[in-house]
Amino acid sequence: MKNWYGWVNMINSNMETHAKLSADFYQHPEVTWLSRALLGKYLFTFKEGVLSGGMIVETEAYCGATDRACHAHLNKRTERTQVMFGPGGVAYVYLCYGIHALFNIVTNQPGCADAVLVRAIEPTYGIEAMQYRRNMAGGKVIPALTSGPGRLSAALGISTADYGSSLISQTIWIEDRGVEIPEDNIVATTRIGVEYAGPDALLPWRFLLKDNKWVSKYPGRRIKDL
DNA sequence: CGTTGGATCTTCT
DNA sequence: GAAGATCCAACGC
Repeated sequence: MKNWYGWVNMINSNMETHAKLSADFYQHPEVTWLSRALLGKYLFTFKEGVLSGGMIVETEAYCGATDRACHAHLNKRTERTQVMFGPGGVAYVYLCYGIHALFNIVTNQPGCADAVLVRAIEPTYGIEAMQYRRNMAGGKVIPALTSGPGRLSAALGISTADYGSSLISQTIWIEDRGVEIPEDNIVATTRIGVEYAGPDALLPWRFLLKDNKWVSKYPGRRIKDL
């Protein structure tokens, strides 16, 4: 570490494997592609001087133009949905069931109200802080810490105050750490809790890592293995 | 271990 | 006024 090569290697390693995802990544036009591409990426928050985060293992895609399950269905603009109509790369956080702050990533170009719901991460950094925030301090590190959209927001300290905040920031961001997810390690199922969406409830737009213990437990309806 | 219902409040009708 | 992109404790077995 102390010799010249050591320092160079560290710098290169940081540059190559800790690259923060940039705006053009989030502005990809296919929200289902992005939803899959986000698997294996690392979601971080830095709040109150504490870094915490982990690897994304489960996501869901929502498409504003056509998707009855999306809050911006038929491009409906409301105070709540307006941030989804902006450019990709900002946070869409909303309160679910009056209790849980659900963290979404706005995607696509301005005018296209698409978003990816992050449903679970494998915790890797700031685990004690996450346990404290989840009222699980001192216990074993178990999947319930971050498996489920309400749980992971609580663990990472994300609240509705983060609505609209940039993901190219030093508060919430996502890094590509070079983890490659083979296509056949991804399972697609129906999305969770969207039965009201009629035929769109059957879309295979929930993506998770096969046989991963950190995903949420809802089985969904399994369409196929990709 | 599977099922059930309560918590809790913003958003939109 | 109703429903909701959820979670968890309390049951019953």
